[in-house]
Amino acid sequence: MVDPQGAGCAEPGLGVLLGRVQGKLARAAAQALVPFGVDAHEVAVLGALSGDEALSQAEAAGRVGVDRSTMSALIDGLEDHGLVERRRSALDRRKNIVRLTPAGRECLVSADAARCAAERRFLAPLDEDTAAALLRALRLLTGESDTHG
Amino acid sequence: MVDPQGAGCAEPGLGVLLGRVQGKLARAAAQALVPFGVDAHEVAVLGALSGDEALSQAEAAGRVGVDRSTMSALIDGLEDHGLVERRRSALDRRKNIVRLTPAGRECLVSADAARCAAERRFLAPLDEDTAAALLRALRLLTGESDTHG
DNA sequence: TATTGTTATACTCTATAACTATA
DNA sequence: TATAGTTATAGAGTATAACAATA
Repeated sequence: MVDPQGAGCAEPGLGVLLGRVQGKLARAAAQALVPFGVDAHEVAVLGALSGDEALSQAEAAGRVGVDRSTMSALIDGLEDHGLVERRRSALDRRKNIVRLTPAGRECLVSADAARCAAERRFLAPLDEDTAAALLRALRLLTGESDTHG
Repeated sequence: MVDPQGAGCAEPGLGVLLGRVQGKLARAAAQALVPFGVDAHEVAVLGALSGDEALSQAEAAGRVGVDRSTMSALIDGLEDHGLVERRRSALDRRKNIVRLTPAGRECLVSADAARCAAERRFLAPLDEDTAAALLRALRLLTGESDTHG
């Protein structure tokens, strides 16, 4: 809309573009998760807890990238729904080790499958090469390049 | 982290990836705009007002995608900084026509150049083809394909 | 003293609602 | 009645601060 010296920048701005795309995907993902009674944040927590390593709340907060007070509230909700269990660490009694319950693991698997399906539908307008380039670009831009999933 | 039936989805999730990239760019853009005393929302408003068509606050709100009450506050700030002027429409005295001042236009040009520069720096890790594919993908995913900037 | 988890509080962002004035 | 703008209020989401327990 301005492009003063023909700098050749994205129009609309890259930020606007990214915001729109992210918002659209977030809405699609939220929709896809409704049947499982969890939101994307909660799925992220379940995912962080799904590894072999037992995590405390603080460690989970670090993985997910939220404050430990936020994690407290998230765990409250997940525990209320029977998806995780708190257990006092015997080694360091300040820590709560948080574990997935069987229901939590089931929920994670189902919700993750739904997320995958939603992502695939979302990417459907792109041909295979463009979709691959998008993922490659996003990984490069976050500083990740070889997690390859 | 889960990938139950080998669905081959992005890991970390596409939503997480998009969120990280958008956040990183937003921080870079915010940084780049500091010297001009405006934020990305305000630049978006200035941009919406920069066309030949005179816009009311409600029309500007529609273009930018915010509520008219939010636009009121945004215009307040821009007017305080002398970047826009409110003028009662003679044709419909309910409407405020909002115009860029010369300072507002200068600010827009400078801020937009800074945004462009920030975007170019941000995209620097990508080779030319990947950057082009990223923009193409984002436009396709928002439903825009031929705005071409 | 430092860390963990919890709780209460504050803050940011934005939309909704209520109001005035215009149409 | 309906719309534009303003203002006050509310809500979501999240971080900060204060606290008790533990190290």
